[in-house]
Amino acid sequence: NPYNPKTPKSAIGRKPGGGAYAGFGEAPPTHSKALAAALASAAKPGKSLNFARHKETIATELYREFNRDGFGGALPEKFEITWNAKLLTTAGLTHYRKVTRSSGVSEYHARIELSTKVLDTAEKLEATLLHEMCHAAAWLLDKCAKPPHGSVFKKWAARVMRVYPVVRVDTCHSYQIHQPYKYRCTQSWCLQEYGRHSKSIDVDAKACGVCNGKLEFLGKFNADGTKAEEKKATAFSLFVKEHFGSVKERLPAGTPHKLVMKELSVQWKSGGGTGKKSRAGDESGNADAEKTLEGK
DNA sequence: ACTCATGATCGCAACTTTAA
DNA sequence: TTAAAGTTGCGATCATGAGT
Repeated sequence: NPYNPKTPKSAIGRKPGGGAYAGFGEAPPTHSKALAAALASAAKPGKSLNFARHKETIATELYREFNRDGFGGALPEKFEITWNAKLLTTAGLTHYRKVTRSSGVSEYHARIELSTKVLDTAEKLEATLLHEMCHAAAWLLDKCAKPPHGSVFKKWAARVMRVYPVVRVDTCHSYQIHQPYKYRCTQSWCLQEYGRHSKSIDVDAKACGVCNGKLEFLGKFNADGTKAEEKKATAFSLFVKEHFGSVKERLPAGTPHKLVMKELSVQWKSGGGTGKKSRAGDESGNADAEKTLEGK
């Protein structure tokens, strides 16, 4: 089955549009007391902070302090901040809503959406949240959302930057976005690299977007560039790989993916479905292990 | 958190239309 | 002519099962 030349478009890094092509290293060190406190409480002494696990708490704490010291407490105490895993090039978004009642009085609402993929450090979260809060202030306090980074936004940006001199509030951010999964063109004169957030490129089906050459998977990498250890597929994964097609075939046309997985689960538990290999021994072993636990 | 397959979902870039 | 706003299609990621 030869690869067909459907080509991945985006290479590593950001595409132009949001701003300059990436930048100079990391965001400046944190300045806010809230962040310092959140980091101190969340991180084990000696160990580094698990940002992914504590980002929600950090975000709400930052909002509280930013509102108090940067916006004079004029923003709502309760404010919706959600995380979105599908924002890949956008660090954060502020959504506006205006509700006009029959009395003619208008209510202004705002909420902030943050990217789990882009905001992988507390410093990036800090700068982005402050940026989005300036949008929220422009909308809720000045009733002005356009232009997005016009004079009203800049007024708030200047104000909060006086309070937090080390945090930059720019009209566009340029973060280095870490993409753990790397691919590379195998043509020696090309060697174009591709980064993804998941193992999503089928190297047998897709080719290099630059030269149409064959691609290879380089592996998963940590943020510091070192190679992460690869995990081998579990027995159940291999079972899915082997039997997904036939199980789906057996079910009525149009059966949703979820139900195909349920059926695969049934087949798996009944000993492999095809009957060519018995897992009975494994199962009794598991049962024994369970009894041992119960007997404790 | 990650392994497998693949349809559903949705961000986003590119294109088309409207305003100015 | 340009920008802004609306539309559309592509493709990257999520959901989903069990196990490590």
